[in-house]
Amino acid sequence: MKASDWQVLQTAPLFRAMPAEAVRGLAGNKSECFMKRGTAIFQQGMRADYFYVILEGWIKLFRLTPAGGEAVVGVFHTGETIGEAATFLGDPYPVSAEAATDCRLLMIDGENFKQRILKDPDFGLVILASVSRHLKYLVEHIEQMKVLDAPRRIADFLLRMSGTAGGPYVVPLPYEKFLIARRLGMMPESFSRAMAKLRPLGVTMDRGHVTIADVKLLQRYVETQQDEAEL
Amino acid sequence: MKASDWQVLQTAPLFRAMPAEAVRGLAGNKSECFMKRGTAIFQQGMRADYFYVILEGWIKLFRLTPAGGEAVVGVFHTGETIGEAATFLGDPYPVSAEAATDCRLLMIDGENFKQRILKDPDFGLVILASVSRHLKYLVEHIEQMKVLDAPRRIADFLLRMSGTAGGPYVVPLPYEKFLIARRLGMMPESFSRAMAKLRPLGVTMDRGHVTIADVKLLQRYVETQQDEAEL
DNA sequence: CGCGGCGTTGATCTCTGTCAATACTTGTGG
DNA sequence: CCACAAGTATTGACAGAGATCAACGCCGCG
Repeated sequence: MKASDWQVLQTAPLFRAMPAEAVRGLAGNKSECFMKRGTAIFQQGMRADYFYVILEGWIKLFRLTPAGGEAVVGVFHTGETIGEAATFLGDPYPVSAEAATDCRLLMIDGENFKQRILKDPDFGLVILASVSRHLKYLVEHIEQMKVLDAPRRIADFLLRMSGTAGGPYVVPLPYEKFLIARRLGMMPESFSRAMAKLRPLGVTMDRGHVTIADVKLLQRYVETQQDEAEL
Repeated sequence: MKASDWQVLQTAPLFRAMPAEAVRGLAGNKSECFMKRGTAIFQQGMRADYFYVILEGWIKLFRLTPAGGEAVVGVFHTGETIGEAATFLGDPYPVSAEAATDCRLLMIDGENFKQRILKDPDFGLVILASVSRHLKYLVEHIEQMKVLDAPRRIADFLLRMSGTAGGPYVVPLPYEKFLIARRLGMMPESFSRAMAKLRPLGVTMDRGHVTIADVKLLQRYVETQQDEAEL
């Protein structure tokens, strides 16, 4: 595990609220794994023995439709966790997961994790707090999304991935634009159009990544056209 | 506490995934309280010693803006919990809460609650599972919302509040339409128009409540106009 | 009686989803 | 190596939903 991975864990939505020692504590029953693009991680209906933290790359969650197609349910990336709800609940995975890009995952044994909580209730409390905050964060984030139009939503999304750097930046993305569009809650056509509007702002794109010429410029763009409520 | 209150707790988003005994276990350090419309429940910045389960009525969460106005952040009702994230985290409340209608709350002592988890880690695990499920539920629900248009969103919302009864039903609402609109993620004007469209379906409204003439009819309405995905 | 909030209704505009046509990419087979 | 086919991305035209702006009615209050 790379040093920067601790950084990822520390800022992951699920663990953000945890003190650093507690995050280190996760190390007990984990194992890192690498997956090539297209690899199945788990399948709908399987017993949820593990959950995963994405250290790097993109994962897509999907359900197989009766007709044999696949309906993408969610698209996740670095720092996010998948399968933890099923693991905690003891339910089978309700969806299937597959690597949308080459990726690196932290695989966490659910049973060990539970044991850890039972033996060390303080740890459980910390996790609970963290999940609670994650929930709050999610709700806020989702409400926010409704306020921003498509290009700003993309810009905001890219900025979140770029951290808070100042200059130029390169953001890795899944190859299929369809997946990014899905993640951002819009149709691929809208995504395409919105990207076109961002091009004059120094945002360019090819297969697997987007490059932002000037992060600050984009930030200013996202902030414009806010309505000043209150008075 | 009324018998039906146990029912409320049992079906509350936060506790839905808990076995009945565990829910009963909550009773230890709770106290019921009544609040008149307009009463402040807690204020932004206060130490979060308690969190609350709404047994009946409506609560609005808001932030005071620099200019002195109030920005409504959320609107919650029966079965929902407020303040639990702050309580678990040991942070101060990030928003203020006020009764939007007369209401009845279950006030839960955060410190006791934590102690309970520390003494009985299984309980903690159950709560954790429950929160996780709530989170998953939220995400699904939110995605669903995007699919429904305004009148159907309202209808769906009313139906959820009415339980699964069959005949006519009366749903209590906050007086200010603004708050309901906010809860449903639309502008008051849109809410008004959408309600107009529901009137022919037997939905009428005056100050504090909506009455549904025929629940089943409304259900059918919500289900119409779904696109058949997959193929 | 007149003022101010709030809710409704109407007109218009913007955004995004949908449908359709066109380009691009990738992989296959000649 | 090229031609062609299939899947994917882009671009255009159009329509529908909801936001916004504005006007009006309703009601309570000074």
